[in-house]
Amino acid sequence: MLDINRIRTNPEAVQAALKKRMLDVNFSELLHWDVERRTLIAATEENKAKRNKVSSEVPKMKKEGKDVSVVLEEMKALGDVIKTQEECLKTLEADIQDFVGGLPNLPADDVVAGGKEFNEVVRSFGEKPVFTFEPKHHVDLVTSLGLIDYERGVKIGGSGFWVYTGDGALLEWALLSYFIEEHVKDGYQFMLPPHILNWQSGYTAGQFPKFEEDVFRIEGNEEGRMQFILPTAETALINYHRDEILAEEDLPKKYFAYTPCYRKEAGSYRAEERGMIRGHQFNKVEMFQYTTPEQSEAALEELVGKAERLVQGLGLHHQVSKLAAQDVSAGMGKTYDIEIWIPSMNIYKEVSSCSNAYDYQARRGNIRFRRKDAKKTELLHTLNASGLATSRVLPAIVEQFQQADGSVLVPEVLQKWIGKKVLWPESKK
RNA sequence: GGAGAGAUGGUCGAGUUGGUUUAAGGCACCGGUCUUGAAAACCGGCGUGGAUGUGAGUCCACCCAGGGUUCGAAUCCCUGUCUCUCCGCCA
Repeated sequence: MLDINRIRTNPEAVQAALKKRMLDVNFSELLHWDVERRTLIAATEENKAKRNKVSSEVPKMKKEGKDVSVVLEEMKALGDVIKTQEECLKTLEADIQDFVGGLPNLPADDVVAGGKEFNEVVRSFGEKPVFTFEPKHHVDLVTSLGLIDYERGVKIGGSGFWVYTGDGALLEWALLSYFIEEHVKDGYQFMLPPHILNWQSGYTAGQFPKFEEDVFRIEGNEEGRMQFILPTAETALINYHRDEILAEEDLPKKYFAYTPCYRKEAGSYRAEERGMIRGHQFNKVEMFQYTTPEQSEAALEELVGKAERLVQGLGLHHQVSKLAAQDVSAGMGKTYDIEIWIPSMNIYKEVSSCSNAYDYQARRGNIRFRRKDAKKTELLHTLNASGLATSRVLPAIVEQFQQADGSVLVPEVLQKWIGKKVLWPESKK
């Protein structure tokens, strides 16, 4: 959520920043509500102060034998006025909340305006593999190698689900183990959160109310009771410290979590996204940091670097893009995507999204920190980065490392978990 | 699933016949005095959010959450959430 004070103090600057997302927002109504709100607060509080004062004198008056009936009448009338004022205030604040809560984060100063066509590749690693034979699509490869069973996945779960089988399950688990090992080495704390979360958690993450339709709901229609299956571990990790005040010396806090991610991905898949590029469930290791405002820029670079090293360790060709404003998701202020080369699609596909939310999520979740010897609390900054999602890494591995004979070379860093250097098709075993 | 108990400012905890406690007191923590230093002792400070003011400050709200009764609610009433204990069922 954006800071209403910032909008009030400098509406033009906020407007200009939102314009980079191709959003034209008019604040005149909001600013009008804001003035009205503060005027009403002053009036209401004045009345309350009067009521408090008079009411506290009632016992004394009674003791002195004075007649209090007139005073009580007056205070009853005043109480009605206060009640009316409070109702108005409630409406106003709900309007303001809806308006401001619906605004996306401001893109950082160094983020360029416009849609994804303005994304900028900032660096790349490796080369596109050159094949001396006709390379196969990963769906054909994982099927012939017996790594993934699509048909039975659909049979038992429905469209958009698959089953990792045998070496496929080992390969998937090896990837996760590799990521986990690296993060632990870097001093990040391993977390295994619940997979079912409540409405408030979705709100703090910035996913609700806007993207409520994209998650799998468990029960209840009222906000208070609704639960959902998490679409990413980020949703759990941002809420871990919700409504807390952390000490400056405890920052940055560095976490990572493994969870499957469940997404409705409503609408039909495009034909080229067949296979594991887009499913209702995929595995992901997510990194997360809580930092002070001055630490967050460096933290973002650290997270991107970590995600890149994971892909590099696998030896996969990829690039890093800095997203243009409109392509940065609503809650975030700056995002780098790590995109991996999928030969069959002739395209780079996102395997990690690394973002700085600045204080946007912290404000929604009321997550603050206190500086040493400071009385005031401040909102902290939050960052998240996939490290990594496997559902596109595995296709990239089998496609980029496929051989003419139909086999696939296992990246060296994964071999200790799989116990094999080469995966052979069923027919050649 | 059944029965019961509870939820108070970092923590423990008083207050629950409504009004000199409109949140006491202990501990922890911070500052100071004392001390060669530390401990102890003593003195002082010590919740969050909001409105307003240059400022010292003033005022308002918050005792799990949301309603209600009342001139006045931590205290009474209703609804919900969560926690704990016991029983049942079960991986």
